[in-house]
Amino acid sequence: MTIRIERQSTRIRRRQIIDAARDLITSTGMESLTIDAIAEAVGVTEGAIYRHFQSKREILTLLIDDIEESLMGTLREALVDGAPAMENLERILEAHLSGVEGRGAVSFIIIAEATGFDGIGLNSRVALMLTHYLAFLQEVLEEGKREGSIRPDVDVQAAATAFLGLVQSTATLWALNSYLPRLAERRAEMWRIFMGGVAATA
Amino acid sequence: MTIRIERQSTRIRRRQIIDAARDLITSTGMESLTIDAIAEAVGVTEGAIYRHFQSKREILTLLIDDIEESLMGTLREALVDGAPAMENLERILEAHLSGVEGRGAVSFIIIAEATGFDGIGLNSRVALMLTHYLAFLQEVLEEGKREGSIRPDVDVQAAATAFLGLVQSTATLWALNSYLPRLAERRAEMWRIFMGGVAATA
DNA sequence: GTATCTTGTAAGCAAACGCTTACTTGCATT
DNA sequence: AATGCAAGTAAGCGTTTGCTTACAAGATAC
Repeated sequence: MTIRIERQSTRIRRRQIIDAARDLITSTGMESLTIDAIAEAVGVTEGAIYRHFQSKREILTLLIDDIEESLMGTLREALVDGAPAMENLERILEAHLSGVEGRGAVSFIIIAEATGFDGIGLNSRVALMLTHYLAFLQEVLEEGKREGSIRPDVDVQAAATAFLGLVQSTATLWALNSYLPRLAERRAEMWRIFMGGVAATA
Repeated sequence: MTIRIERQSTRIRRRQIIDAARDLITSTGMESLTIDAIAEAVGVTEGAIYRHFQSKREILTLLIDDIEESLMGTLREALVDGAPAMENLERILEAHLSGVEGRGAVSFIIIAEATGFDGIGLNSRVALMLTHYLAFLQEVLEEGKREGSIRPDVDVQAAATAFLGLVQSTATLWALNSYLPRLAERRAEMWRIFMGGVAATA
């Protein structure tokens, strides 16, 4: 039984490579994200990676695109058309912080790591992604104002930033402690705090 | 006029080196924090760094100690004995997010970067620092409960995490965009949201 | 079947990084 | 003034990293 070399098309490999890069960052951090480590994770040698990507920078760029896509996808999926804005927001928070492994929070770990992306331009790429993310939240918050469920004097930019903070701090603690006890309860309680801060009626 | 070599004592150099490391992380990220870069910032050669530190790891360890010290110092200074807990919390938030350059937020940038510290142990060192930080906040929150200014059913762990999130998300946005417009107003608004979420009376 | 393109490997290169070594020079003590 | 230590430099070491090159082999077309 010889070990077979599994040849794969570029399209499949590119996906495998990006997925491997994301997993490596979340498990061991940016600093250990090397082409060699990616290659090993995919099951090929270093050279093969360069059959499908021009540079490490290109991998990172595509990874950010991928993260933004899945992040905004999560937002869109959590949104129920016609439902009250507050319910939608709560669903978004739940989507980000749910799952035994905190799978939804992965993107935010990478965002934190991405602050240290060396290549010029990648940094601003991450900033752009966060802008898109916050813009989406602000829209939902504005909708809440129109409904009357959110106080009209609430600054949606500040509120969106605070919402992001809920996810970010939880993700950071999760990343540093490997796990968080009572995650679901903590999420519910944090939601209660945020809601109480912006809601029109207690 | 020849260029003079300025010899300095180890105590002064150690401080210069740690300060330089902090500045480099906040300005260009962990990935560009090299011994050579530190040496250049201090104004000496690489070898001189090793006169004062055994390893890069030792520099990072001392840097975390330094950050924790200044972080906890900021907390203690912001705290006014006998003042209402909510006022103290607001002062803490202000201390973290004040200053034209967001000097107080620097520590949180490094915390975010520190998620990627490679050396085993440094990661848990950062986790310990965050534990100390959160414990301090929780104490203030408990004090607020005793005063009656904070609802008794508020989970102080979740509330402390949410508070951390306010600082962290703001610091992240500041780091990625180099600056934040209307920082003071945003801070005031975020405080209003947090306060509204935990306060006993609106 | 053979030509061709694609995907893979093995080996290695240049640069960067952490760190060491051999040696110099400023400064305090006596 | 001589001595000894502390603080500096220049050069280079071993390793790692991103990336390239020369070549082998599976898939596809005709």
